[in-house]
Amino acid sequence: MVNVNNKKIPASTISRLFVYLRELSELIKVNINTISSAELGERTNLSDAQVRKDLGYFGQFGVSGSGYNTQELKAALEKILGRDKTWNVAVVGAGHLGMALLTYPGFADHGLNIVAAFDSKAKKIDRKIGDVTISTIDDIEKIIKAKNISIAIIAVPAQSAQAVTEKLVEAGIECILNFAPAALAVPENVKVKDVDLSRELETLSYFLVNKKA
Amino acid sequence: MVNVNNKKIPASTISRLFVYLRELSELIKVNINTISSAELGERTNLSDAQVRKDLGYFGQFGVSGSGYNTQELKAALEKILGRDKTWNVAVVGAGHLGMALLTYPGFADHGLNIVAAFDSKAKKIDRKIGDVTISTIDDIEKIIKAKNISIAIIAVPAQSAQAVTEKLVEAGIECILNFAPAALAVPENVKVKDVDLSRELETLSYFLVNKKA
DNA sequence: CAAAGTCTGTGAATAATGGCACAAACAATG
DNA sequence: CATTGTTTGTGCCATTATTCACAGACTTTG
Repeated sequence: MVNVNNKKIPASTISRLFVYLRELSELIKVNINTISSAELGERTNLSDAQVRKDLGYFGQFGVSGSGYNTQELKAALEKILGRDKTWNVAVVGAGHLGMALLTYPGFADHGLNIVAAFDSKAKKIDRKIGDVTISTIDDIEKIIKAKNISIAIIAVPAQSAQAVTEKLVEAGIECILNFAPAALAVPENVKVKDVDLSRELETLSYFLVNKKA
Repeated sequence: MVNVNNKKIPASTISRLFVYLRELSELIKVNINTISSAELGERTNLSDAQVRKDLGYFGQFGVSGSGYNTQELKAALEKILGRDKTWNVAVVGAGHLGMALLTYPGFADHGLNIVAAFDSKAKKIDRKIGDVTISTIDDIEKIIKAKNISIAIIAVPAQSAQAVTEKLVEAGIECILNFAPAALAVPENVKVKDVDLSRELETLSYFLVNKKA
């Protein structure tokens, strides 16, 4: 849950706004100018009520009897979500996952620029991936500060994740996306979002285990 | 939420059980035989009450006054979660993300064996990544059935995700881990778990937008 | 321009989840 | 073996999130 001008807003609402935003971009591409909450919900696998309630936290954007103007709603969401801003991102760990993130085409469109990569293995250092050159982990603090990086992605093995986290925190990072299957200890001003791929798959497999034959 | 013998169990509980399981393995490695809910919570960034409540859905595993036996609890969780079983997994899309998943070392330890990979680009077909040879997407149904695959990972661009999904469903797949930023339409017997990397990062960045300076 | 139809915005109801707090169970100690 | 200290298991409560449902606003149509 997040505080915005004295209102409590569910974090899941914020997350869904990005989904609406993406869908609105698609709609605009195909020249659809108006959409109802019901249809926007349909296209995002959400209920119409959910769509309206989520938007309702931030104001009134719709027109009774016709729905939402796609361009206007998109503009409003971009403002709410701060999509006029861009962020510099660092990837720590240049294994397969780190490499995939470095070359993932989806980030740039969303104001997320990967501008640095770090690894501990001497063999990888100074290799260039796209526009980014891999640096040694010892330079984290220096480079994070020099390049004004505000988000870090941890893609190192679990056993080195805490040590990396501490370096990042020391460098002033306050947002971490963590792919390592480890519970990171951080000061409370630092926000960590865990993405645990094995766990996602395992949780999914539990569905198979538990299904009646 | 999941139904287990007439009880409603939060999906998040199931997901956390895998975290406890992983931590218990670590504890056993360093010869710790007993652990309290408080300490297990500490090590997994969860509250003691949460740990006890999660376990409580499935029975009584602890001993008042001392805590849980790590070996016994691990065995119990493995049974609950069906970790005696193994699952065959297919990756659809052999771009950078698909490649990262194909070579991710964490899955095999968890009973998740990637046994097939698919791509639409002729250039990639017949390439061998580890033990897996990339096949054409047209062979999805044939190979899924032949190799007894029960979980599919979608790592293709958003615009082809729905088409791939339909092929998978037709082939009998009931569990999908979806990395494409698209809302997949599936029959209700099919379980989809979305992992939306851009969205995770964006949601994280919102924390920066909204933070008081 | 009236009547019928559509769709929003939102309070109120419901559902889901997590935390509290304490009795009961067991352990440890001398 | 009684006393003190720990820790579990769980009913109850608080909080959060989602859905319902409908009045009111707007559109469309003839």
